[in-house]
Amino acid sequence: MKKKSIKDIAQDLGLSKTTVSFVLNNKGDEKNISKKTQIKILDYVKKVDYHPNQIAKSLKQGQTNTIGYLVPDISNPFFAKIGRLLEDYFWEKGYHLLIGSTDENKDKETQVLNMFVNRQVDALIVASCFIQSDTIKSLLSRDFPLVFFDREDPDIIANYILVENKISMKGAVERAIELKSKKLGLITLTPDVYSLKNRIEGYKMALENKNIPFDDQLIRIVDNNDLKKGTEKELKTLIESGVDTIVFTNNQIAVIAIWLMNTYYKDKVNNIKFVSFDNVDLFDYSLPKVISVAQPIDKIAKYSTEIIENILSSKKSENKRIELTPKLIERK
Amino acid sequence: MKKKSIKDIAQDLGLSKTTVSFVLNNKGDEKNISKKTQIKILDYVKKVDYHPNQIAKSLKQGQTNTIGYLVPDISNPFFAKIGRLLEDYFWEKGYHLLIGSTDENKDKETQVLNMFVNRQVDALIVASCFIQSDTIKSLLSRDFPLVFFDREDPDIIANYILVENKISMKGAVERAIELKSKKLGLITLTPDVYSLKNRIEGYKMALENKNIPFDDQLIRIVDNNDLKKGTEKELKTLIESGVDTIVFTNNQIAVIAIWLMNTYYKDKVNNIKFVSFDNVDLFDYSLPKVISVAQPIDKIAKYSTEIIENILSSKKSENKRIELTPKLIERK
DNA sequence: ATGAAAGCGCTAACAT
DNA sequence: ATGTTAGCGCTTTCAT
Repeated sequence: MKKKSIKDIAQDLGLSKTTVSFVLNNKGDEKNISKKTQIKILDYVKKVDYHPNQIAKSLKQGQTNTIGYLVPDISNPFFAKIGRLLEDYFWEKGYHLLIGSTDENKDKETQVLNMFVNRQVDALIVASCFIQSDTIKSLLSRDFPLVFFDREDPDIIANYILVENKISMKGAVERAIELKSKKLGLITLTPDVYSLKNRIEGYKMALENKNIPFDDQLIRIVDNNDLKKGTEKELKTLIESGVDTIVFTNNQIAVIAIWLMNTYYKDKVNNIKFVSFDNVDLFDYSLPKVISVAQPIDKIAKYSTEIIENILSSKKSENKRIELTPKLIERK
Repeated sequence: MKKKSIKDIAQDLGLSKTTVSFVLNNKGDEKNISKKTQIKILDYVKKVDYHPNQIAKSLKQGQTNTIGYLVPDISNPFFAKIGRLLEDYFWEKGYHLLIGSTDENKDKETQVLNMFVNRQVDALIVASCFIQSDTIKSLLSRDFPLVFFDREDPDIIANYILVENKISMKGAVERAIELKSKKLGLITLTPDVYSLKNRIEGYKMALENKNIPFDDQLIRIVDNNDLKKGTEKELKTLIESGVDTIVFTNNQIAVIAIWLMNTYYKDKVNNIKFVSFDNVDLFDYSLPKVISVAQPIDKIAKYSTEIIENILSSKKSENKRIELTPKLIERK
């Protein structure tokens, strides 16, 4: 049985497309379609297992009820959990999520973004690595409904949901120092996004505040293209230089480092302390002990949804910048 | 500046829609459009930042280049990682992923499935909880491109990517017994899907094979609606009944149980052994020690992609049933 | 080398 | 209470 369209239904029933359309959209009463006709249509539609073509509807109405969710890696628990919350919130409003991962790659980001735009997503929620890109500037200049999270570019005015990167990293590192850390190294992804820069800044501020001399040799940068190998190399460097504490700017490299420690430096897991931005379940059970900065995932999702909803209903954006307070988690 | 359509471009340039469309689809040469005209169009399109409306294209071509990915919970690492691999594979082929979580809820599953169908997804990859539902039967009867993974219903013939549930659970439990387990309890989600039933079956077979008397009081079922509370209750029951080993049929409840053990039964984490289907990073670091059954995530994604591609290119499905071999992971 | 026109499936203003 | 019709933005056959 070939797929039926409204036209087919109308023909089969000897009615017009209009009538059928009205009834299928629950406007039967409002549009004075007789109960009898309504029932006839509804029954027939069920019988032939009719599925309205949402694509045609979207084209007609200029609205797809789709939100694009663009992140570096959807399988990173941080982004996966936020994605799940967004999915739930938007489901209630009749919106659905199209997802894309960028691997922090500018070309991929641009391509996915264009794909989203071409597919007429109604809004975008983006953890972008290149807020300055032409694609994003173009979106912004067209007032495209858009909220950034996790990443910021202070030169670009837009909607941002962020966390207090600098101050919370500072707090975490200071806490480590209070717990007797003397020599603290740091491993980070390439800090070309502001959140990472700020987290590093927080680390420096903590050292200064606690009168620990700063040594830029102890800041190690891992290339985004090969996290495993890069982290392995930088971890080795730091351990050989005798640090008692290693600070990580995000969960990804911290998790890799924990694995490396347990594989290659098993003897040291009790003598070294870790500090990490982001929190993952694993930290509760692993060695070295981790002091972590847990981002308020639920709030990030909630505020993103709210901003998007406001824009979508009022058709205007106010460019809010929301900075949330993470939670410091200490383990003993 | 209002959004431009092909019509606008054509008008602005004094050309026809046809010509513009040909050029934009790289058919300029093939269709004998003069180089001059081609360049004129391409330049103008770049200048006005034209974005082709993929929705209109989809409507016209009856193809959306979208794949629906439906799972119980996209933030479960197992499903998130597969999702990421699928995204990558399909990206290469020009397809994109629409995602949906069902929370093992039949109504939600039906609704999301219908939403996917209405949005004209070209194919579906589904870890369904209710393969017998009308919606799914309807899809199957229409030969809709569809592959199931992780879950099976032997009464329904379709494409399945599965793992050897029974035999690998049997192997894992037997291994535990070889490592001196004497009294083994089991905690599971409601086993209304075959994979879970088979995993439980594997547990029973192992006991029988190793001459350990079977006690159905030691099989505890957690209601899907409140995993946390349910697991807490059943864990308590088993511990009080004096088990030395607890078997879990999936990662979710095992992870919850690990947390519970470390929170409420800290004194027992070294005396109890866990066995769990699925593998998560955390198991490498947590107590109790876990013997886990790691599913070949990459293969699951790869085979799903291949089957879908075959159907999409050949327009016919053969209903393959692929059973993959998981890996037993032991920790000491 | 380029254009006119039909049509994908739907909605909705405007008839009747 | 129901029907006619135009049009959303695109592709593509068939002209010219």
